[in-house]
Order: sequence, then C-alpha cells, then structure tokens
Amino acid sequence: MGATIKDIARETGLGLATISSYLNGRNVREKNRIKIEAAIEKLHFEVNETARGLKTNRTRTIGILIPELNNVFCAEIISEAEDILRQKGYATILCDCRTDPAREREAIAFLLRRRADGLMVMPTGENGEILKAFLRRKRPVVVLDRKIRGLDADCVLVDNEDAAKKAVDRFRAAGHTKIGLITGPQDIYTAAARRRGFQAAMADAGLEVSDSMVVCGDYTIQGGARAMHKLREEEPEITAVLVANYEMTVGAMIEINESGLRIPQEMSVIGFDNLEFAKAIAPRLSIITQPTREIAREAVDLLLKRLSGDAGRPTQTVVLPTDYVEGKSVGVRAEEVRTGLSNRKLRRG
Amino acid sequence: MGATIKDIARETGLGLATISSYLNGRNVREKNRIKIEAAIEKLHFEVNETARGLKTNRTRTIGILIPELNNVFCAEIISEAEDILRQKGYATILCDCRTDPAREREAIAFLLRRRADGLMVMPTGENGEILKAFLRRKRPVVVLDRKIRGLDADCVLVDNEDAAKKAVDRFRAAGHTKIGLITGPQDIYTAAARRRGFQAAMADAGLEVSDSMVVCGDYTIQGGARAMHKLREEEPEITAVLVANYEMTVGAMIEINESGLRIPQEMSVIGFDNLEFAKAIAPRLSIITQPTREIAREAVDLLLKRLSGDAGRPTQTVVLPTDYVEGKSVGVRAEEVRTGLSNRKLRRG
DNA sequence: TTGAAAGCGCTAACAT
DNA sequence: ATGTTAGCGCTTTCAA
Repeated sequence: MGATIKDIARETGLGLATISSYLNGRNVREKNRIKIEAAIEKLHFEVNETARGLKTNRTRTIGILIPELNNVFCAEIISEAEDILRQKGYATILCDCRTDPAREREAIAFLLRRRADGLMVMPTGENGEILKAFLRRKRPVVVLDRKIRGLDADCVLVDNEDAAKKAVDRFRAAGHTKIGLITGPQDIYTAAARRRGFQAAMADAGLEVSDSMVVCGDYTIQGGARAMHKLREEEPEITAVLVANYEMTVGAMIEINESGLRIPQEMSVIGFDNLEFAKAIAPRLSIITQPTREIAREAVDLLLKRLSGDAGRPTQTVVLPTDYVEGKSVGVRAEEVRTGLSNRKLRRG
Repeated sequence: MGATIKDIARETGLGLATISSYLNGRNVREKNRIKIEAAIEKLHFEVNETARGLKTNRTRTIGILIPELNNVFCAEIISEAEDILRQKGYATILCDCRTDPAREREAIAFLLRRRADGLMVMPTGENGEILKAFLRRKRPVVVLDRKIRGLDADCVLVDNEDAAKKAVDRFRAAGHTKIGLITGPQDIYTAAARRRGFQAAMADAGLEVSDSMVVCGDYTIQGGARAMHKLREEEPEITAVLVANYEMTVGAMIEINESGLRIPQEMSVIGFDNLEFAKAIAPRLSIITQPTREIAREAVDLLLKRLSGDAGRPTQTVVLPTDYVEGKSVGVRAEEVRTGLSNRKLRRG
C-alpha cells in the first residue's frame, strides 16, 4: 500500500503534527520542510483524502445533480463548474438522473451517504422536498436554472421572461403577428417563465395568443419535432416560432426540413442556446443564448461562500441576462413591413 | 451531526458487528433486523461512505478523465457510464482537462489522493506515463477511444479504419474521385487511425491522395471551419469530404454555408457522430456514428471486472463497429455515374 | 449470529 | 514549532 504520514514521521524523525502542519500549509522549520519533502518524494507519499474527510467531516466534494448530461446547456455549466471546483480542491461527483424523479431522489441519498459538502442541482420538477434532506444536514444547495417555492436555497437563473420578450419583439419588428411558442413542461420553472414572458410580450403588443399557439414539449429533440408538427397542424397561419431550448430547436428544425418548409420565407424561427449549432444551419439561425459560464461561476461562488463560514446569510437569487444573436432565420412579412430591416419579399405563410 | 452505527447499537442494545453485518447484507436475526431498521428510521442514520472507504481502502469511486465535456461523443459516454456505475454503488468523479496535458497530469494526482478505485480515461496525447501512476498503485485503468503503446491497460475502441473506409466507399459509389479528409491531430489515436483508413481505402480504389487533401484540424468547431477553408483553397478540385468528428463537422458546415457552397450539388459531405445534428441540417447529413453507449458499457464492465478480483487477467482491447447513416449530403457525380444510386444531375464542383 | 476490541490515516487539541 | 494522544465512523478479526 501507499505510504502514510506515519511513514513520513518515521523517515524524518519528526512527529505527526509536524507532517500534518506541513501538509496543511502551516509553518514548518525550513530544514524540516526539506526533510519532509525528501521523504514524501522517496516514499511516494500522497495524502489520503478519505482519511482527511473522515477526520474533518468535510469531504471537499460537491455533488452536481442534473436532469440530462446530453443537454448542451447542462454540459456547459458542468464543464465550467467542475473546472473551478477542482482548482479549489473540490471533487465533483456527477449524477445524471435522466429527468427521473425517482433517480433524483436516490441520487440525493447517494450524495448524502458520500457526505458531499454541497450540492448544485437542476431539479426535475417543482418539488423541493427531496432537496430539503440536504439542507437539514446543514449542507448548502444551489439551485440552477430553477426557482423552487418553499425551498430556502441560493438560486442562479437567467431572465427567462425577458428572453421570450426579446424574441417576440424581434418577430414584431419584422412584421409578424401570428407567432407560436414551443416551450417545455410547465412544471419546469424556466419553461413556465418563458411562456409567461411570451404571453406578456404578445399582450403588450396587442397580439392575440390562442391556446394552440403555445405548445409544451418535453425539452427533447423528439418532443421539439412533435411540437412543431402539432403547431403547424393546429395553427397553419403562424409565420414565426420561438423554440425555448436547444434540443427542441433541433427537433423543430428536423420537422421543418422534413416538411419542406423554407426558412425564413415560409417560417421565421428563433431558437435557443447553442450558438455553434445556429451557425452551422443554413440559413443561419437567430437564437437566444444563455450565459452558461457565468451561471456556473455564480453557482460555485455561492456554494463556496456558504462552505466557508457565512452559512447564516440569507439565501439569494442571482438573475443573469440572456442575449439575442441575429442570424438569418427571421424574415420580414411583406404585408406589414414598416422598416427597411430586410429587403426580401416573402410569400404568405 | 448525523447518527452513527454506535447510536444504532445503543438504540437497539446490539453490538457494532451486528449493525455492520446488517448494513453489508449479511445475515441478522429477524427480530434484530426489525429493531435495527426501526432505529435507522428513527435516528435518520445514513452510512458514512467516507469512514467505510478509509477502513476498507476502497472508495467505490471511479474517476472519469476526458479532454472535453463539451464534446458530444464524450458526454454520451460519460452519461451512460455514470448511470451504470451509480446503479452499482460507484460514484463518478468527473475531470475535464480541457485537452491540456498539464491539467490531465494534475487530475490524475487529484484522483490518486482521492483514492479513486479505478479510472476511465480518454487521454489527450500518446504519452501513457502519467497513467502508469495509477497502474503502479494497482488501480485499474480503462482507456477509451485510444490505444497507447507501452501502457498495459484495457481499451475500448471503435474500428476507425473501417469507419473511414465506409465513407470512402460511399463516395466512390457516387462517382467521386477527388475526396478530401478533415481529421484530428495525429498524436490522437483515433485521428491517425481514421487517416490511415482513409488512405488505405483510397489506395485500394486506385485513387490518389495528395498531402493537401488531408487536413488535420484540432477536433474543435473553429478548427473544422479552418480546415474546410484550407482544403477548398488548396484543393479546389475536391468534390467530397469526410469530416472525422462531430465538432469539426459543425465547423465545416459553418464554413460551407458561409462560402455559399451548396450541398450536395457542389460538395458532398460525410460527417461524424451526432445523428440528431445530422437530421436537423438541410439537406440531411450522411454520417458515421459511433456506439457510445456500448463503449461506455464495455468500459464499465472491464473496470468492474478488474475491481472484483481477476486483476491478473491479461489486458484486453474491445473493438466496436461504427455505422454509416445515409442522409442527403452525398451527391452523384454525373460524369462517372455507373449505378442508379441517385438521379440528380450535378454541376462540376 | 453476535459482542468486544483494534485500527484504517488523518487532524486537532494540548503540552512542551 | 513540534511531539503526544485521542478519536472521526466504520469493518473485521477473534471469541463466545
């Protein structure tokens, strides 16, 4: 087996406390430091973080619990969060619950047994009860991209209402009045918020939104394709559509392409999240992007702050702005052109 | 703090060994079992895996070390591996080294301090020295999607040569003779293997491959766009191109769209990896897909087998097949049509 | 099957 | 600054 601090103590003739002091960055006499470092080198010593964790009751481990790793929005956040965490000495235990509340519950118990110091979570639903188990044990929780009523935890969100409004405003400026929305399940905070923002913006503009102009998909590719199909069937008058996450944007594009519909001549589209994807499409897709790196940074920051003392501070919610990135997927509707935004003639959708 | 087995022992009047036996699924008298379960419930007891890990010298933790989480191929493998591992009681510590050998080295040390039982790794380069630190400590390593000379570890690969050959054969069947390849850095096993397969298939077909018909990108989106640009500049005669990973496929598509080149009339394309992306593009992209879920399953399987005893068994390499999925991005070259594969007339590229 | 006791590798008093 | 000692929560002999 590997060497322990006892071996280092014996090798150097020093006491355990000295070795421990050295390992924890406290002051050690210069000549002892040299001896210790030589012994560590010689014996290939490596701190046993497990033993340390048992003693200190802090594992320097953070659980990240998400609904789906194969979701670029999640993956980008995790990638950034893990990077920062590891630099600070924290390990990231990943738990992908596949949008399954049962697995989510099991993962929480799993992380609790592992004594994860804290949790970053993008919950599957609105039920915060499962997460309270963490809070009860005085372990901080940061909720990503959701807000859960009755759960006293820090949150990091984007301004979803505003994101939807930006899209609606862009469509309106191009003369669209029959605008559809494909959003996610209404028990997911972001999906509901984007719907609210959409409806508010439409109302502000004096535009009507019938029930069938809003379709709730399931945030998957297949769901996006189905939603697009349904929207076109029930509301053939629609000339523009906002799709409220990346996976459904891909699905909607598949459906649009398969039905032979031309963008932007017959349908204007604003998608979500993945800039690179948007650029790879022809014509280039206009999209709403979310600041995934900032979300991760804020979340890690909140978590580490709680971990380093100020656990009593009231919980806070950080709201970050989204961006609209112009592509070529929003066409001007000839009948209502007022500005010179585009000069292409459009066929009635 | 939380309850310990001592608390359970006191509460039930039983000894520690009995509680431990219960927790580890060994036989306990029925009435004691009931008492123990009641006490666990009452005191909200949860096994402390940290203590267990210290005692048993097995943390039930697997490190997954990858070059980039924002790479769908990696993300899909991790997602599946993590799922299986957690079901078996193993935690997954994720380390994304951002294709940086220094971070990769640091991550290995990190996982060693954490006493990860095993490692699944997609190395950045060909140097296996870093990984040997793991092997020296008798901890199993499974190398994903790479083969590293001089490293005695299990591997899971796909048949990259054959993948390239499939693409070349498909292009040839459509009459293409000037075929380009955009592959990755040559110190990455898969990239080199795809190149070899490409060149072998071209040679078999009696087709010439000049140096500038093969461009080595860096497996990123930007790199794919640059590579496509370079290819077109240096080899304007090319009528077909194989792009050997997903990110570069996206990049190549961006470049193609920006240059106004039409697919498949002016350029035939076969991409890699992401089926959903391929379907969302118009015209739908033909691609080579890799069996990410099987890769993950094989890798986990190899790792767990080593962990459960048969550590002495010679290392093995599992090679999985790829698939070619037909889209509409391969056009027939009129001049050389021999079969009736397509009936579209094509303009000379 | 169960109980008592030792000890995994480390940190943190406390004493020097 | 350093040495001594106890103990974190668990598993695992060894006896009974």
